[in-house]
Amino acid sequence: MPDTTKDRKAHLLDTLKRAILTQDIRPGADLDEAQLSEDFALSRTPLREVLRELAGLGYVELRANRGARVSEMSHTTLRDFFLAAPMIYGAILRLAALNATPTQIAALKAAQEDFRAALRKGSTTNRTLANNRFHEITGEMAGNIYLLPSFHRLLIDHARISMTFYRPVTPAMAESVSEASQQHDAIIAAIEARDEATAAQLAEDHWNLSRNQIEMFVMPAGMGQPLGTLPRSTSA
Amino acid sequence: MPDTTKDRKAHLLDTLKRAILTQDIRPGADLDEAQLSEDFALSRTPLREVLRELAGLGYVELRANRGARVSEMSHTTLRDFFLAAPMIYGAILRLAALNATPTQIAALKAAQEDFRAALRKGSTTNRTLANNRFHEITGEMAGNIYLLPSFHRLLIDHARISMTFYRPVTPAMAESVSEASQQHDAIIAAIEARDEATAAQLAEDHWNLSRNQIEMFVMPAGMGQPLGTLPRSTSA
DNA sequence: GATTTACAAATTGTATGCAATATGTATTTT
DNA sequence: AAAATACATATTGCATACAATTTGTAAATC
Repeated sequence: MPDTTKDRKAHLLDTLKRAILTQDIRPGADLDEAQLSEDFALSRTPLREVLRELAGLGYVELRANRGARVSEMSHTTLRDFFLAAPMIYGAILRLAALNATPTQIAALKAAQEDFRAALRKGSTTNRTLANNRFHEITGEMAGNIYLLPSFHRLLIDHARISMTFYRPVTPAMAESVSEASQQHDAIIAAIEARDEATAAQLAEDHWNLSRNQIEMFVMPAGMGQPLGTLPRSTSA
Repeated sequence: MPDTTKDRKAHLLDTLKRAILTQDIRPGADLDEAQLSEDFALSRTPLREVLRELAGLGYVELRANRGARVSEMSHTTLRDFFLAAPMIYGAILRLAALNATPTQIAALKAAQEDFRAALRKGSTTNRTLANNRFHEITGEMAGNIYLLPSFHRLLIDHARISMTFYRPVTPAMAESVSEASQQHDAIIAAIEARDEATAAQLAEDHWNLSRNQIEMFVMPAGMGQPLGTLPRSTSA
């Protein structure tokens, strides 16, 4: 197996993408040029080109004279995310239903198989990456160059958020994940039937489910501890 | 006035953006590293970084071992464009109406003044760039990081298409351009009134107008020559 | 003792020489 | 003469040395 600089560059790109999607490298983390340069046996010139490419795709942010850092996830991110996602994804699935080729449909089915396998016996990382791949393929099916840039940015943060909610800690959440898988099956069926209306509806359902999953995390039920039983720092 | 490499880089970036938006550099044109490097007094390293940044923004495409070229406009581009534009722009204007700050509204009014001035006495290039600026500001107002990538790509091709239809050759087209300006005024009013529904409706109207303008170019009325008067290559 | 200033170390940015790849031209072969 | 091959030229990609900027630390000043 040849190991050209081209290969090492591709490997670096792929590795960083995965690490960012899976939160192995956290949002806001600094990327050290010298370190990466050594780890991947690349000089700084091609390394920096990879970082610029990742910046263009939305994985990292470049600050002048201050290096690259992984794109942040601020407190406004989730709101912006769920405002944009249903619309973009609705359009993507609608177009996917119209334009999908048999080859792409086969690829989507294969991706869904991988996703199911990951749900059965995979890690949270496996689940997230398999889910990401499934959605990527729907983007390829849609094939609209104007929608893809935003769609890909959504998928990046979708994956990063997923790293939280594909690690179910309550029965209700496990149920949600299973339901997501069933929705994927319905999406495949709608695309295969060229049923754009159903595909668009499923997109909305899918994101509503995601939003509910996140709500279970962000707004848990509380500890059920009556306030009166807690010690007070100041006397009543 | 200082002339650091940083300034020259910024100048190069800005110049290339403008040249591409105005079609001074045509879609598909090759960019010569050596030439640009000389013209802008930059070594090839920072030059290539600028090209990669432009690639991330959608202005150019990079091909391995074969240099950069300006993004193509294929025959499927217009269709993809008008499928995506009303939706994205509707969402942008809706969010702009919700989130615009007084400073941004003032900037939008100033941009509209520039646009009107360009319509009165500016070149096609002036009109295109002024219109582009107007729309850019609405994107800033919306401020949704997931919508902006697609929005910016739409604006690039909107400008490039505009270079055709802001050069009116018939009274009907001149009328269209004037109507576009009036729609800009209505958009400002809707944003200022925080009227998201009207803003979204105006976005749709605005793109319908654009589509009509383009139809006038792509499907002209013909030369009015009756077929029967033309010579035939084969006898009847 | 807190703030400012000067300096040192580390990191990022640029230039240039060299290597690898692609392209065009001339020569050879059939 | 047409096709194939070998070679020369041009262009792109990478590595490394050097310059510029930022950041951390210590001394100096108030």
